Order: sequence, then structure tokens, then C-alpha cells
Amino acid sequence: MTIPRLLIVDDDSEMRMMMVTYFQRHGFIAHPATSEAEINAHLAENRVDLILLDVMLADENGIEICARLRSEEDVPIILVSALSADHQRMAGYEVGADDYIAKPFNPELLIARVKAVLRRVRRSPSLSYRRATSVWHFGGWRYDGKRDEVIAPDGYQVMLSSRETALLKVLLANPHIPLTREEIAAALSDHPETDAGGRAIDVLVGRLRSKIERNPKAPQMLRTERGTGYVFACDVTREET
Amino acid sequence: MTIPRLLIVDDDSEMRMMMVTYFQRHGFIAHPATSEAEINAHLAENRVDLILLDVMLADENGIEICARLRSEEDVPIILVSALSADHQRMAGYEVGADDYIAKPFNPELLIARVKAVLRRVRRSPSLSYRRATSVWHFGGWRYDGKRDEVIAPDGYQVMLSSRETALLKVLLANPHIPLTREEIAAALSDHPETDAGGRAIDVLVGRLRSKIERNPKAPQMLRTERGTGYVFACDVTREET
DNA sequence: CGGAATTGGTAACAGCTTGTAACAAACCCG
DNA sequence: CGGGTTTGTTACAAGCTGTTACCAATTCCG
Repeated sequence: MTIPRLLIVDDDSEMRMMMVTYFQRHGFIAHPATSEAEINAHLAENRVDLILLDVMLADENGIEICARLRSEEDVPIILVSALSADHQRMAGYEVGADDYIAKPFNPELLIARVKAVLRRVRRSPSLSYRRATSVWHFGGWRYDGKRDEVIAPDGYQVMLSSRETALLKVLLANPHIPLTREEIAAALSDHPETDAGGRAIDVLVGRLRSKIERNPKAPQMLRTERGTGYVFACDVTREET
Repeated sequence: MTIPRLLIVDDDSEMRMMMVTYFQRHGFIAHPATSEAEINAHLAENRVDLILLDVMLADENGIEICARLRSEEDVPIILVSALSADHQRMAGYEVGADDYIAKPFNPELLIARVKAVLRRVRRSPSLSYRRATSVWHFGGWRYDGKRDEVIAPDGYQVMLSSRETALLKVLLANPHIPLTREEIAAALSDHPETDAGGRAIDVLVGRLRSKIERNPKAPQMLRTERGTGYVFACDVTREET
């Protein structure tokens, strides 16, 4: 676990430096900033784990800064403000702040809340924009969306019809999420109403099972959720390219 | 984006139902619970995105419950409490809560803070938190939550229906803890009120007994607690994988 | 202690959901 | 066109689940 890097944004120099030294003394890396320009300059050059942003800066508005940052970045932001009325807090949360802390604050509590946000952030892998890849792996199987090839764990290629392939793609896009027949039908077709009457999805599911399930009578991956629909109960990974 | 699923834990029935309906009216899926046993029972069977946990329950301590949940699970937790002193809030954050909200609270602000936590959580790959399924052992039996396989002590596989499996999971999540029929029904169903009338749970228990008890007439594991409900009187271990 | 009342067990049943074989229509491609 | 393939429909069988009814077990209470 690396040391968390904070950016402390406050235009009151005494408060700013007090916070910086306080966090440093508690094992954080903390840098000061006083304006949106400084935030941007710092972000351009440094990794930051969390921004502590005062809402009332000299002639800038922390809420607006937060909104602008959020429109581009996913950096966690905790707003700090002497304005503690509910509607002011709401405004902070509405522009995407992770927390809103009223001044004056208990320094220990501030650290606890910073840690709470970091804990949550650290658990989620950083969101990185990844080029869409077309090769999927699931339970030993491999599906190459570019060539439309489905390869079984034993290496043999399995031939799927176009409809079966389409169903597989829908399932791969929604692993572990129960899908109703209606949702599947809608995802498969530009004319969802076509499937209105009948059991088309059931039959389609059955046919796909017969090709990709080892024992179609006791499906491991393409499970039935009685009363709901079907779930693809299988971890899916997209191949890095 | 799927609808967020909340679990509202409060022992004051008026407050609990008020919150549940309020969240439902704002587009959330919300389920009530009153105790740690109910939380476990619900988590065993349902996806949950966030738990709103009252700190002062009848004879349980929300802080301790939070600590126990956190020691195993990564489900987001917001603590709610009438105790708003700094050291009490600190205690909440220290056991891993994502936020700590004082009662009485502004309902709109509560929703804003719930959304703030969910926003942060949603970056993670799996949309909804689901209790980690692994392999469970109990009295010589083995249940593989991933494959949904139940293996008897003699090595043979026993086929359970989906409802029977769901019941087994609830029991495994609460060994040695008496569960009322209502708690079981609530964990098994998205619409607890459906089971209102009848003996569905009794019959379900009977069917499960007939499959996993050596002598269903004198159940060793799935015991009846007359006047209360049922207990899973069996040590359960979760295999580390 | 004994009879009534309460509580739990379960067989039987009915309603509903799902699986799938069989058929027919549509489609594809030479 | 003409054969093979794919796909939706239908019909039936099988399975799942809640309800009811009845009986057994337990508890209550005079």
C-alpha cells in the first residue's frame, strides 16, 4: 500500500499549512494549493489520491471547481466548508463530492473520513480507459468476437448459429446479472415485439446450452433463475491486447 | 445501470419502514432488516449494494456488526446513529464504515450521501456486491457455492431445487442462530409479504430435511425451535480458496 | 393427570414455470 | 429453384412451489 497523496486546497494560508503539516505528521503526503489553477498545475505533474477542497476560496467557488474536476477526472474529492446548511451540503454531493465536512472540524475525524474514502477507492481498481477488445474468456472457453470463433476448453472449435452467438454476446456483457427473457429478446433484436408470444428465448437458451455446457441437464454457466430468467454464472475476462 | 439495492437495518419499526418506503419511492430497491441474523440471511440470498445500519439495535451493537461484516465482506456500509459525538463517529469509521450519519437526518441529504458512496463503489467491476460464494463444510457435507453442488458425506451429489439451495445458504450463513419463519421468508424473497399466509417455509424445511438429513424424523442439523422457528445446529466452516 | 389448544410435519394437489422434441416457416447459397 | 440450415411455434412432459387438510407432538391449564 503506497502512501496516500493529498492535495489540500484552501486560500487561508494558516489553515492550509496547518492541515498540510497535520496530515504529513500522520503519514500522508500532502501538498498545498490555493486556486483552481494550482490544482490543475499540480494534477498535471503529480499523482493525487484525494483532494481536500475548501468551498469558499478567494474569488472562486469550490463547488464549481469540484464540478469541473469531476467532469474530467475521477479523483476523489472531499469538500470542506464553513457553510454547513443542508442545501449547501446537497450542492456539494450533487457535483460529485465524496464527502462534505463542516468547519470547524475535529482533525481526527477528518483523518478518519479521508481514510474512509481512500479505503473505498483503493478497493476499486483505477478506472482506466481500455481499448475495446474483442476476445473474451469464460470458464476455459474463448470467444473471438472478430472472427466469431468459439473455442472449447479442449481446443476444438464449436459452431454456433448467428442467433446463438448473439445470445452469447449478451451473456458475456452481463455476467452474474439475471436477465429476463424480455431483456434478452430486446438485446437480441431490433424488433423486440417479434418474440412477444412465445418461448423463443427458452429454446434458444436450450440450443446454446447443448453446445457450450458439458452437461446440458445441469448447466454450470447458463443458469436458470426460476421466475426471472437466466444468468450467466461465470467470470468473464476480456483479453488484453 | 442497475437499480441500487439497499438493506435498511433498524430495530425501530416505524423508522425502518419509513426509510424503506422513502428509498423505494426514490427509485431504490430497499429491504428491511432488524438484526445481524437477518442481515446474514439476506446477504446469503440477495445482491446488496449498500447497507444502512443503525448503530443502536435492540441488544446488538451496530459497530460490532459493522466490524464483523467488514472482516469478511466488502459491502459498503453507512452507519446511522443518534450518537453523534466525535469519538462515536470515529469508532464507526475505524471499523470500516463508509459514512456515518447522525439522527435525525435530512432525508434528501441521506439520499445524497448514499449516492455519493454508491458512485464511488460503482467504479468497481462487479456492479452489485454479492456475498462471496465459496465452499462450505458442515457435518461431513460439502456445499460448493460456485457450482451449486451439494455433496453428501458418502460422496454422492444430492440434487436440491433452487429454493432448497437458497434455504441452505441462509442456514449456512447463520449457524446456531435461531431464525424465525419470517426471517427466512424475507431472505428468500424479494416480496416478503408474499409468503404471508401459509406454511411454505415449513414445507420447504421438510423437503430440505428429506434430502440432507439421514433420518428426517429426527433431524440432527436442521432442528425445530418450537414456538420460534428453526436452527441450523451444525458447525459450519468456510473453505478458504 | 387428562383433555383442549397450540404448534409442527407432511401427503396430496393444483397452478405455474421450464425443457425440449417435433414441426413448419424463413433463410441462405449455390 | 432445391437442398441444407436456422429459427420460431406448438404441444407435451417434467419439475417446482405454495396451499390445504389432516394427523402427531407438545404444551397449557384446570
